[in-house]
Amino acid sequence: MSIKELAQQLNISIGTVSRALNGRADVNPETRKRVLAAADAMGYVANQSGRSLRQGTTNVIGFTIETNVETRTQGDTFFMSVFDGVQMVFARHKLDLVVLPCASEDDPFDHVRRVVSRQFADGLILSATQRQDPRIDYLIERGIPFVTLGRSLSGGEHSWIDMDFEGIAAQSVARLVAGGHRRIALANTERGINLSFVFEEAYRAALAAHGIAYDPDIVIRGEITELGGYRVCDRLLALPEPPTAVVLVNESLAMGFYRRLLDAGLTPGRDMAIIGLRQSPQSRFLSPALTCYRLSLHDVGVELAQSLLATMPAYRDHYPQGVTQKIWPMELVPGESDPPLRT
Amino acid sequence: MSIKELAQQLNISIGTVSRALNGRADVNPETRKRVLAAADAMGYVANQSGRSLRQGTTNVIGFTIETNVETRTQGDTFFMSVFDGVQMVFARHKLDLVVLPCASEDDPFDHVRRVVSRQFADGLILSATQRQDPRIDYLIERGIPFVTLGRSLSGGEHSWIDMDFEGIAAQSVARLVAGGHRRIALANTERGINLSFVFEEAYRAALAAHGIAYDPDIVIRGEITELGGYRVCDRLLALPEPPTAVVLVNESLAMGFYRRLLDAGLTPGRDMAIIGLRQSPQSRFLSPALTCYRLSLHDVGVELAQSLLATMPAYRDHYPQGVTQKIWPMELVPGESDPPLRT
DNA sequence: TTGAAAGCGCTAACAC
DNA sequence: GTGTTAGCGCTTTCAA
Repeated sequence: MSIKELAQQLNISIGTVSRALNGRADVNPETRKRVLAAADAMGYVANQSGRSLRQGTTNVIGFTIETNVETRTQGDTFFMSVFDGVQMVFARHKLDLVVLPCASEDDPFDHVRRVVSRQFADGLILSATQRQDPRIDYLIERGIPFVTLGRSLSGGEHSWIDMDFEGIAAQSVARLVAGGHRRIALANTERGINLSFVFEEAYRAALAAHGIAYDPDIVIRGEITELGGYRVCDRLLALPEPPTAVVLVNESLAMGFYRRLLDAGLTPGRDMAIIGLRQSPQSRFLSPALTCYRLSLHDVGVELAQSLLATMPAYRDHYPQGVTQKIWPMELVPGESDPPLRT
Repeated sequence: MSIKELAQQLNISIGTVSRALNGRADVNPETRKRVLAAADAMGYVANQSGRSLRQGTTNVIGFTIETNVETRTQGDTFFMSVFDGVQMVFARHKLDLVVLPCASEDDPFDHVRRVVSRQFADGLILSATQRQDPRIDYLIERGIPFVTLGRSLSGGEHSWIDMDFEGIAAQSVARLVAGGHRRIALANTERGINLSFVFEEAYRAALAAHGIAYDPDIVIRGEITELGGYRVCDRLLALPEPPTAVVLVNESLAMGFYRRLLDAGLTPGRDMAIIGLRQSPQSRFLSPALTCYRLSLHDVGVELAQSLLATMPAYRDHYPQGVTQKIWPMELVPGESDPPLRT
C-alpha cells in the first residue's frame, strides 16, 4: 500500500494526497476529508524510508542502553520508567522512541558510530556516561542532537541530566555524623562510569567538611548487584576495624549487604548503619527499611525528552530552554537502617 | 557523505562502489580494496533509508516490550539478558535489534500496527502475549515474520517460546504435597496476560492429580510487585483457615510476601512454605533462600532470534528448523523456603 | 487548489 | 569488470 495506489484509488495525484495527509493548508477541505477517510479505510501509513530519504529526517529518537552485567541485573526497573516519561513527550510530536541496546560484547563507541552513520535517528539519548566519553565528542563533531543521562568530562556545552550525587553524599554523611558515626565506609561501583568518580569525590568532600580523614581501606569497589553488596560487606567485616556505617552507591547492593550482616549474626542498622541510594520497590521491603532517596524517573524521562528537543532546530521553538545541564534533586526517605550509633 | 561523493573521490561509478561494498563477486579485487579503504577513511556507511527503499528490507528486528506498572516496578531484570542473547545471533547477520517500548498509555495493538505500517522492521519479537492477542492475527494477516515470547490462543502455526509453567506448577505442588502440605495457595497475576491462565490451569491440574480440591479462596490475583506480594500474603493471613503453603507466579512477589509474614511475627518457610518462580539476583538473597527455578535468559534470547530467522525467507537456509513452538524447561533450585509441614 | 516532475541514496538489471 | 540507468515511496517546488 503505497501513496501511489492510494492516489489511484481516489483519482487524485500523489502530490495532493501527500499534502492532504501532512496537514498542508493549501488543500480543499473536501479533498482532505476524502483522502483521510480512504487512508484510514485502507490502513495506509506513509513508508518511513521514503519519507526519511526525502526529508532527511527519521522521526525517530534513539535511546542507547548497555546490556552489561550491572544494567542486566538492575536496569529494567530504572529505564522502563524513564522510557515512559520520554515517550509521553515524544508522542506529542509524533516522534518514535527506539531503544538501542548495546550488546555486552559490543563497544559503546562503535555502537553509537554505527547508529549515527546509518542515520537511524534524528537525535540520541545516551546513558551510562563514562568519565571520558568519546561518544560525546563524536556526536558533537557530527552535529547530531543528543542529551546524556549522566555527566562526563567530555564535551562541554552539551545538554545533560544527572542525579544529585553530591547532595546525596553530603546529606548521607551529615546524617550519619549527626548520629555519632565517624567511621563511614563507601560502597562504590567499579571505576569507569562517571558516577563512580562524582560520588566518591562528594563523599570525600563531605567527610572533610566534618573533619573526618579519608580512609581508602573503607572505600570498596565492586559490582552493583546483590552479590556485589554481599562481597563489599564481607570485605568490610574482615577489616581490623570495621566501619560503623556505610553509604551505598546503589540500592541494589543493600540486599546482599543485609544478608551478609545477618549471616554474621549482625543486625543491619543496629550493628552497621546503612544508607542506600534510590528508593526502589525492593528497598521498601527490606527490613529494617532502607534509608534512601526518592525521585520520579518518569519526570527524568520527561526532562530528558524536552532537553533533547530543545537542541533540535525543528522543535526548538516549543522548548526554548536551550542547553540543559541539570542536577536532579532527590528527596530523603528516612528509614530504619541508619539509627544513631550506640555508645 | 553519500555513495555519490565517495564514487567521485575514487573516480569510479557509484554502481561499482555499491558492488564492492556489498561483497559482490564481479568486482576487481584491486578496486574493492581501494573502495573499502576509502569508505573506511571517510567513515562512509550506507544510508539505511536509501537501502531500505530500494531493497524493501530494513535489516532491523523490533522487540516490543510494555512499560506498564509491572514491568516498571518488577525488581529483577528479565529483558536485558534476553536482548543480549538475541543480539548475539543477529550480529552474525548484520541485523540490528531495536527495542520498541509501548508506552503505558498506548495500546499494544495500535503500537504494533504503527510499527508495521511504517515498515520499521523486517521482523518482530512480541512479548507479554495476551490470551487472545490481536497483534498475532494482525501480523499473520500482514505476513510479517514474528515470534512471540509467550503462548496465546490466537494464531496457530506461528513460532513461540514460553516457559514451562505447567512443569513448574506440577513440580511445585508435588514438592509441597510431599512435604505434607494440602492447603496450597496460588499467588497469580491479574487476568489478561496468558501466563496467568496457563499457570492457574496447571496449578489446578496438579492439585487434582494429588486429590486436592480446588479452593478459589486461596487463589489470589494481584500486581506482580513487592507490594503485590505483601497484599497477597495479607489476604491469605486474614482467611479463617490460611494455607500452609503458597506457589508464586513471579518471584518479585516473594520479598513483599516475606515481609508481611515477618510483620505478623511469622517466619517465612517455617510458618508458611513458599515456592517462587524464576531464580533472580534478589531471590538468592532472601532469607530463607527461596525455592525457585532456573533458566538461562541469554539462551532464551538466542532461541528467540533463531526461531524468528527460521521464519524469514532470507535467513531460512541458516536455520532450517521451521516453526518453533517451544516450552522452555526450567531447573529446580531448592531453597529453604518450603520445608516439610510440621506436624 | 491541483498536477507534474525532480530527486533524496541506494541497488540491481542491463549494456558494454 | 565497469558504467549507466531505472526506480523503490515520498515530499516539495513549480507550473497551471
